[in-house]
Amino acid sequence: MAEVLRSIGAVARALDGISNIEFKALELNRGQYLYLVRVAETPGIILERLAAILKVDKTTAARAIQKLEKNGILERRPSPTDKKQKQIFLTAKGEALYPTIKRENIYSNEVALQGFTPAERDQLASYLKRVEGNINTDWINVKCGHHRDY
Amino acid sequence: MAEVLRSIGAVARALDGISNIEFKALELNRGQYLYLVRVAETPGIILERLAAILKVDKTTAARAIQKLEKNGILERRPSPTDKKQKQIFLTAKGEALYPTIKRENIYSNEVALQGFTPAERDQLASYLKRVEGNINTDWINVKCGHHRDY
DNA sequence: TAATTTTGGTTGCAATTGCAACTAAAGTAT
DNA sequence: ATACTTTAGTTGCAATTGCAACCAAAATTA
Repeated sequence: MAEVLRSIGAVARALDGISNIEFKALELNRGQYLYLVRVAETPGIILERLAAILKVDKTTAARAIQKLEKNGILERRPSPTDKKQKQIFLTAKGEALYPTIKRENIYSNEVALQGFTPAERDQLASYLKRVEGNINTDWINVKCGHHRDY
Repeated sequence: MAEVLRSIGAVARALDGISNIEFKALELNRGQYLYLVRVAETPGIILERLAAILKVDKTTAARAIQKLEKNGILERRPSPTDKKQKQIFLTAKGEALYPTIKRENIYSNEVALQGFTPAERDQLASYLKRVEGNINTDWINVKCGHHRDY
């Protein structure tokens, strides 16, 4: 019976650990790069959406964003259509950081896929997308206090 | 160009989040299930090895183990051959927890692989093992202060 | 429209996490 | 044998992380 949880966990921790160490040179603390990249790619995104995409608790995302705002890397503006929402954008300082982070991510991705043919790369990416979709419902449910039976 | 980092990160965080919530019923704190399972499967394992397998910082593993020991879930005994080493074992209490954790892991794995044929499952598992191997050297190097160029 | 639920966001804790910096034992040279 | 390096483990910070418990605005329902 194929086991995928452990490899996924180990690889994720390894890559995250590497990124965190490398981005200290950019004065980014642990985890902050995650948010920066997503905001760069979807300017105006709101907190809850960001947390849902990244699969982190919304309070975790909230504090990361607060910190990044305090450090002048991004800014929040009230949404014109919904007074509840705060849209998140990169500042010039944040934009300046983005290319380096992106380059590192691409490099790590390349390291991860060493020895994979283009076809294999595509297939793995496609598999992982499916897994992501599969796990999503359970994540939301458990987060909302629902109980899984097993 | 195929991107795998993000899916791996998101899936890992989701599954870890689910496990952490579910194992609170067993009075296990965040992350502790990881160590418990590995010790169950490799009794006598030492701290550094555990950290290397899980891809966590050794000080992180150290404190998790300390906590689990204090809670009577595992115990450490000095290695008979090397006075530096402390071998880690599960107590009866720890052994009692293991089956539930294992069952949850298998269930989550099943959810993750919903809609995958047996052949696809094997292939994904095999791909992930390769990725794990690929990333390992970089993780060790960066952890030891080495600099990656990109 | 008034009451209820859902959406989006925030603090208060209590815990993990991990980089430095350190000890001691073991291994490897010179 | 003595000095040096690696292995294994530990504490001291300073930060993230996330479950509760909360508030306010929007959407839904009665």
